[in-house]
Amino acid sequence: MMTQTTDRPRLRAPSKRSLATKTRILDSAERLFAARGFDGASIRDIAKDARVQGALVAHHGGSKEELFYKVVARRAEELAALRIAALNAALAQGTPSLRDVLRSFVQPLFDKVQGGDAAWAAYGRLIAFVSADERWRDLARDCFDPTARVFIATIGGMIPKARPEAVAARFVFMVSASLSIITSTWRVQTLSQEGATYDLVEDLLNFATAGFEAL
Amino acid sequence: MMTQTTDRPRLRAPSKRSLATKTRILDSAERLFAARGFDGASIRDIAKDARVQGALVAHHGGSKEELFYKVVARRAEELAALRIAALNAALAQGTPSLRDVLRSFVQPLFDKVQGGDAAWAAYGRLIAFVSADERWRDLARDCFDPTARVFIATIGGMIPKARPEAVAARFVFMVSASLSIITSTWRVQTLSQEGATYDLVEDLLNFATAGFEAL
DNA sequence: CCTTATATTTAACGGTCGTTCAATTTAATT
DNA sequence: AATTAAATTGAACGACCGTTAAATATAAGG
Repeated sequence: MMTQTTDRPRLRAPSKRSLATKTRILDSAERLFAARGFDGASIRDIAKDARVQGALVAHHGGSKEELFYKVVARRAEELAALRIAALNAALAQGTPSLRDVLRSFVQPLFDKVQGGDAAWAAYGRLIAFVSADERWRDLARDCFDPTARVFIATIGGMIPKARPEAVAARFVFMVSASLSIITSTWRVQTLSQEGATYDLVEDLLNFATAGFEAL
Repeated sequence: MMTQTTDRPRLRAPSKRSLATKTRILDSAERLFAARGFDGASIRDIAKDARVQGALVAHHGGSKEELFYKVVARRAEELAALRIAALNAALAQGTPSLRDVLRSFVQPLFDKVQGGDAAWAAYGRLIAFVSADERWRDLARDCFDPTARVFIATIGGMIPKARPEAVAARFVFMVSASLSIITSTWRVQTLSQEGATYDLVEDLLNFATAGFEAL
């Protein structure tokens, strides 16, 4: 269901225009999937948003499910690289604090999301969808689990007496809480009436660090 | 969009059969909305599941959006009552610990969800949808915010030096993490390879209590 | 420049969608 | 038992869905 039945080898390099079109399609799909969910976004709307005929979306993206896979996978590698790089930077200068390790995981995404890049903001919402819906189990395993395992192992190594399952559980708690900053800012704002803007990411790190240190 | 343009007064009491049919429709809608999301579940599938004609779903539920509202609102009052009762029970016997207060919020839902009641398990997933999607902002405000405000105020009173926004933010973090137990058990299991079953709710309370106490 | 693989368009297929409306059946009220 | 409001059915509406096939335009490779 993911790959074509026959993987004919490419005989010609794709043109610049073709690559640009494919990027435009993936960008539109990313935005609309993030805004309306997988079922709420239609291929036709994505095509219109990308100023392209519907059949071309199928040509570049395959089936709707394959298109979703491609959209999620596209930025996953970059995100994973940023997180691993941040972790290695923290590990490079002596023994980092637990908070530094957690920040290495959380900060790269929010740097992108809050950096004014609308595409990354949409991508953050996509991660939330993938993490919450068992329908995307394989996608989550392929795109996000490898990095998660590295961090869980690192954290576990810093808290030797903690049970591995407990570390994994709390890691999922932290990920879920961090994604709530993306999906539920409106709820936070509603529940804390008024209030100057204030750094939810720093607060999450305080919250999660204390939660892990209690192990 | 929510109520009929003319609310004619009822001239006759609904029959037992009619009430049973309406319940069956709401049950089917609850199950299918929870399993496939708002856009993924169709009125036709809901009607078939309830062994009823499609037009009858509209008769009892109104538009699809109104039906979703009714499904979510149906159990919201009972859940709110259970939570407030648990909080009052904790407050009644002296000064409760922060953990007891958090448990008063978290435990009632999981008692229902893990108590073998499939309908409540579905309802738990619905809460996760409502909490994560700004589309249901009004619904969340009507059904869940009043209870949340009570708990936030109570927690804030126990941590006088904490900024109100910080308490609200951490409360949302905790809610999001608790819902991840419902929506993402599969991820926890994947990330903590193998492993005997183990009490995620207790672990969440440990995690969240430490997170709040760090304020 | 020619050939032709690839990109793109155009048009349509078979389904499913939410919703509506006019019968028809059920049962609460008098 | 008669009246008729309310529940339920059956059928259809127009719109949109994902996908596909064939025709045409573009441009890479020789």
